[in-house]
Amino acid sequence: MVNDRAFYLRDTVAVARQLIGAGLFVRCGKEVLSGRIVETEAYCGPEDLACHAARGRTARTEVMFGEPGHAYVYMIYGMYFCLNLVTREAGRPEAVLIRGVELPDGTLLSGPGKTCRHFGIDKRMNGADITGGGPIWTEKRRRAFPVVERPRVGVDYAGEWKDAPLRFILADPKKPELLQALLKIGARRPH
DNA sequence: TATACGATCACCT
DNA sequence: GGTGATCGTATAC
Repeated sequence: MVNDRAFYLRDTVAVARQLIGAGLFVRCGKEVLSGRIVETEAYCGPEDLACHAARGRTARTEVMFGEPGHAYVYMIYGMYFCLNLVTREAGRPEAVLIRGVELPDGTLLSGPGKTCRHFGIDKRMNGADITGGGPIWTEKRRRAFPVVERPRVGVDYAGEWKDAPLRFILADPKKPELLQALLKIGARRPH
């Protein structure tokens, strides 16, 4: 069942958690590529110093300020794209970053750049409707899985928000190696 | 107009 | 552990 706009019109952390284990579908040319979402991060509006919207409403972040259920795609480091799913009501800029996907053959796409590269997601899909009929959609998971929380990756500049546990990772007891692989990214030295 | 840098990744030692 | 690739965006001038 396709996640509709009401699904995205909710608390961003709840959406980020419920997308763990959900299906991701992307129309890539004539074929439809799919996978299972295994890692997400929540970005929670202007107050969240790690969220792009914390620096105001700009041409880049415009989609995040719009209706929920749309794709916010931006380029990072000059060579990668990141896919985000916009949540909350218009005027409230929040989104969920898709950081990791497990493909049907078991291949793990570990990281947002690799995920977009595999699915052929680029800036042309920025603003696309993701509630069905468009190039991207998600389908509800059939059951809940244990989820591990961690601080988000690559947001050390975000002051008190850098340690917020807004990164969510699938902890499928049948696939412990998957969690292990994802935890290597952004691992911090104990102090 | 100029400059610094990022919600990354691959490859090096 | 570290660094280079590569460019759109934000910010400073």
